Amino acid sequence: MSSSVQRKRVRKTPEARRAEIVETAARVALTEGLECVTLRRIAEELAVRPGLISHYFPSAEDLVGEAFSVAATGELDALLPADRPHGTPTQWLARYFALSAGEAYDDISRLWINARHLSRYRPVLRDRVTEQELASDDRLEQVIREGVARGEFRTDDPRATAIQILVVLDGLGAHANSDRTDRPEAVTRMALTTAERELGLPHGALTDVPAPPEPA
Amino acid sequence: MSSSVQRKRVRKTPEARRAEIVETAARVALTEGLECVTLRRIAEELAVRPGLISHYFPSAEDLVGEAFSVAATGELDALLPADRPHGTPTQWLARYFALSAGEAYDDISRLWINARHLSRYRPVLRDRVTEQELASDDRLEQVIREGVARGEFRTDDPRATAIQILVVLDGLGAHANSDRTDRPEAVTRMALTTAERELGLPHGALTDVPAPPEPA
DNA sequence: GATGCTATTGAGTGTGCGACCAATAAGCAA
DNA sequence: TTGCTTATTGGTCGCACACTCAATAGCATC
Repeated sequence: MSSSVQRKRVRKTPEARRAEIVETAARVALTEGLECVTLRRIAEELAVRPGLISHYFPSAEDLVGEAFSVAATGELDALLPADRPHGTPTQWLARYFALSAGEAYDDISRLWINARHLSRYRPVLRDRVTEQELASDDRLEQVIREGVARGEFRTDDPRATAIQILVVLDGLGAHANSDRTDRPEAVTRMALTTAERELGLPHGALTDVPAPPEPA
Repeated sequence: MSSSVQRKRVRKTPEARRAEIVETAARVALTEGLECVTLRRIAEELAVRPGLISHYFPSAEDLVGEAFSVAATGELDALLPADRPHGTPTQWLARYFALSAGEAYDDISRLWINARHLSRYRPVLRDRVTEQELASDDRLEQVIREGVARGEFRTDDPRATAIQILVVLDGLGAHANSDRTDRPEAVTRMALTTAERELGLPHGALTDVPAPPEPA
């Protein structure tokens, strides 16, 4: 009879409930920011009471950390999957940079800025950030190693090269919340330029390349 | 007789009061973060009532924006003064990178991360961030132009070069809240390497240089 | 259909925030 | 000294937050 208030309670298994809480928190973190991952906000999304979120995450800080990890892992997998049964390192790297230049990458940049800032105050989140940074380094390093092994790339220190590329991407992403329309070509191409230089590739080697088979 | 409560009220000129509010807010912003710039916090620092801060800044958001601007301007002037009566562009640039590698630079990096993130939600702050970014670009571009004019540097596009250097510095500074002890040499030197490359300088040209006369 | 476990609710605590406003007193000018 | 302007106070309101806990009800089991 009354308005839209939901009175019926739905009882789920702890695993299922926890999973949907984390999933929702990750989505909110990515789209609206980590400070929007609050007990009330997530509870409202799931049409449950805030106390329930507390039940699964006695400390809200843990939920925020988990939300970031899940979101960051998902985005990393989308940018550069760990499983690359087909396609060459050059193709995957080219795809990575193409995605990094797109609009969708702004959400990821924002998430990272968000997490890196918030980790100033929240130790739990700081650990997660460090963890995810290592994961990104590892992933990119691995692709570079494969490329070196195949003779596609040339570098003495694959890890240092990976980190350098990521530093440039971080630098470019730092402005995800401001206007960047009038950025010089040399700047927008910085990540590509860095990769080409550090990997001993000719100009255009990472742009004039067919896309690898899309992951399932 | 009682404890430390201060009952005597001190009346200052609006200009003086406003100045000390802004100064305090800038200090808090730099050392503890922009979210600590609250009416209550600044009032406590100055031993006045929160209402007084509201009196000078009817919208708290304006105070935060002002705090950031003042802090960022101060730090920019410390890193690379606008007035450089003595010393060469090479010397000033070398000094700039030396300071950028020091501990004290972490506070600045943190402030920028902080502001760039918060500007996602606060339009007032976003404008200030854009403003300060332009100021940094301009300052660095100017030094580069002087160096080009003197024949010390060589670049086709001083502004693009300036922005590229700043992108690298932003990328390196992004990790100001995490541990960066085991960073490869090639990474820690990235800003220098970028500058040397883009300015047509030999390796070491920006490190093996006497310091310019310190500004007053 | 009754029972027990526990996922979920409802209600409440305490904190910190910005914003608002009438009352007060500091210090200048008459 | 008196009076006036206004910088400053003190108190209040509403909101959002995390956290706690006894009471409730969904659901599997018997």
